[in-house]
Amino acid sequence: MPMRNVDIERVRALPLFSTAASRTFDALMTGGFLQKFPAGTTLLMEGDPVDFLYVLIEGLAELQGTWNDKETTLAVLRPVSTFILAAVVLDAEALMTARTIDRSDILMISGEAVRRAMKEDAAFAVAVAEELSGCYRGLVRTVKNQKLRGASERLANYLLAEQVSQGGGPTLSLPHEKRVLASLLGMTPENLSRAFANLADYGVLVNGPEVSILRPAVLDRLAKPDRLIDSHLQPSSARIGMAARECHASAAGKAAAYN
Amino acid sequence: MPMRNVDIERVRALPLFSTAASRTFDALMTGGFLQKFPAGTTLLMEGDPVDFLYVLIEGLAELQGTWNDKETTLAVLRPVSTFILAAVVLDAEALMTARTIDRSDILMISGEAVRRAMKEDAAFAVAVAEELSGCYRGLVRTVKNQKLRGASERLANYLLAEQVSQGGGPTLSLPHEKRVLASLLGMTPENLSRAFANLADYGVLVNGPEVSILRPAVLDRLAKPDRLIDSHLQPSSARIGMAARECHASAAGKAAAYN
DNA sequence: CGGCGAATTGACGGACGTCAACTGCTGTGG
DNA sequence: CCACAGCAGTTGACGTCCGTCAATTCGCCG
Repeated sequence: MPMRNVDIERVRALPLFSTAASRTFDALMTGGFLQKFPAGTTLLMEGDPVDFLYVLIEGLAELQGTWNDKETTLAVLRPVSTFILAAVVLDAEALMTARTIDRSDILMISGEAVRRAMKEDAAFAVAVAEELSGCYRGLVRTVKNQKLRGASERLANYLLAEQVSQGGGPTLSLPHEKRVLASLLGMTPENLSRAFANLADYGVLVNGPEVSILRPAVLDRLAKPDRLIDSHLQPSSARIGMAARECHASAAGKAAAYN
Repeated sequence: MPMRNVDIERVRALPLFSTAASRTFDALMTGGFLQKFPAGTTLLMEGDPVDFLYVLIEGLAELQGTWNDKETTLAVLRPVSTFILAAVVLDAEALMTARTIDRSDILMISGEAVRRAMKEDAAFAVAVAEELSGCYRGLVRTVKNQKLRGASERLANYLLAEQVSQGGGPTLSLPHEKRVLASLLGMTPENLSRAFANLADYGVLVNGPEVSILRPAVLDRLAKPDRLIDSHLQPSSARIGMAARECHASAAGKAAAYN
């Protein structure tokens, strides 16, 4: 519950908070508290009123949507990311349920405090708008990814994105169960298996959670990654000085900030 | 080019602008200009830098995304709506191309001016954040709609939403070509025809652009509309006093404000 | 009147979901 | 320490949904 200074600094360094005035930031943090959750905990249910802005400090979490007894994963969150911002800003009910995937440390900030801070600190309000813009654009990418690409293409692009986010080495490890990945990519687990099997022809070797990309050029020719869908490849001109936060939201829905 | 007072007032009445200070609003409008475009005009291409915030005053417009020679419609816009806000806030390249569907009157406001106004007027910055939140939530609904529902279910829900937006009468008229609707709903024109044919069993009668819903209860049982996907059915408690702007963005992607 | 494009219909094939069986791992309890 | 239950993952068979291609009709505009 008592928050370590290291964590406070990590939060303060987030684009969302870094431009806020000190008193704004303090006001937000005094109403906030840090909490540890075990894996598989539901933090917030679809349809619930939203009282807090969440910040994932450590661990892994998931946002999912439901309809007619079907369920789909809309995003997998990594530290450090905020989520449920949009609902907080509008003081509206949640459209997605939030669940921890791994044991997680999560900072909860009063939604009321966030709305008050926006009205009093224009710099913070601008930061919120920028954060939301990045989230919005992340979702636009997600929709394009879903509607324009086939299942194996989505998987191929996910793997290429994950590869660069894990340092660019030839082998990467899936950060969570394949069933979650399947749901994130919009297919069934069975179909994900088959999609992996398809990619064997393109030099993708799977061993449990370890995936090796043996012939990147070949896989790339299949995946056809695009900077207007896959946020991990921004033109270098845009990286410099441009809002870094936008790079957080990837095409596959894995985002550093998803609301 | 000279903007009528009627139009200025319509813009000022938008949630995005209604809370802004007078000088903020004036500053935004002096840099802006109104322009008429014929049907089928491309206003902005995917990948282009975005210099203006657009406001559709009259007519009909479309946002679309492309990849690998495939194209999909992400939203169909009606007056009065703003679009491309997120790209303006981040001063980023457009992720979608914007096209007029019908002859349209469009107000263009300097993006630079918008960003300046946000920094100087906290109330305006808050309004931008609220607008973006509504847009974000509209897209979340779109993704859930896409990933969780089948083609005929999407069509059924679109028809029910369109019905209420056209006054609730038993017959409605499609606002644009069926090929656009097909693309919006994530299917081919051929498949849309078949989906309409399926719905005949549920009391849907099609006659060119005129669609009649003869047995709403039956269609509703198929569509299973949900307030967490279909924005047109908000609980009455949420309608009162809550951000009206969120109601602009419908599940099908038809939005009054899409950025 | 002729031509173009939108819409519909049919036939076909491929992609994806569903169901079921089987494997392998893990954690639990006897 | 082992037996077993439970779950993730894989594989196969099958059916359905949906995209593709082609032909036809219709309405609109030149």
